[in-house]
Amino acid sequence: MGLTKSEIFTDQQNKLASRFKVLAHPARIAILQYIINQDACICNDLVEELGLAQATISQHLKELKNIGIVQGTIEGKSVCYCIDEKVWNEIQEEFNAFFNQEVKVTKCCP
Amino acid sequence: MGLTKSEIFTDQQNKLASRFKVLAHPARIAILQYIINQDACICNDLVEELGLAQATISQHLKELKNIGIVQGTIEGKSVCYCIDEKVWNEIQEEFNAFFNQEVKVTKCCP
DNA sequence: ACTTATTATCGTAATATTGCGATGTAAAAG
DNA sequence: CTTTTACATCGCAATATTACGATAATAAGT
Repeated sequence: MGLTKSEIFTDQQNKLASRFKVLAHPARIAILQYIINQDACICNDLVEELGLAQATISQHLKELKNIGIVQGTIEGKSVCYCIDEKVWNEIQEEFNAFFNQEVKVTKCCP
Repeated sequence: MGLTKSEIFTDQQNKLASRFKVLAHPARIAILQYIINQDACICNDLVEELGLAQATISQHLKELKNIGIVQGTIEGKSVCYCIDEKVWNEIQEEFNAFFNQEVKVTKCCP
């Protein structure tokens, strides 16, 4: 037990859920918002901006990079992070496709 | 450790993340899709439709009810579940408000 | 070469989530 | 009143996530 039974769900359901999961942490929301607000890219500033340890920030960035929503470019001894606009828009569209399913009004819910 | 440091984030960030978290499981995605596809409400069918135990389905439904996206109405000895269209739309708008932030093209990300 | 700065990764402790059997509850059926 | 049906809740085991100190890796500065 304690293990999500991915095999009983469709690929689409698993993929959608895993993308929601990446956004399901306030630190990762905060990281994305910070990157967006600064017009240039970021690196260690996140450690100072949020009150989390460097290892923790690095771990969150790794998850964001895993789904491609964030990109990291090496610039000398630091790494510059930015939003991948293409992936950003793709994810928004994927979420909207889910939410745009017709919700019918039913008898039992007033 | 192991505890999310909610106090260092804004209410908006925590709220948004917690809503993403509810959708971050394929069983809950599947439950929502099933309720939407059947034009009437549901109850125990979910246990047969998905291959999960009754206790597990009940737990997932509880989380969906907690954010108000799903409503349960007692109908005799069973409970009829449906989508709360108002909350459904609110959450979609909340997500879009997040995604509609302007993503600027930056120097370090080609 | 040595030191410093920046980030990634490893290992680990604390906490959370997932899943399910067992049990409790309430309404319908007999 | 007893049994059955449909759900909810409790308690637990397995697994996942979060956070961080320690350490490694790489590049810049001295």
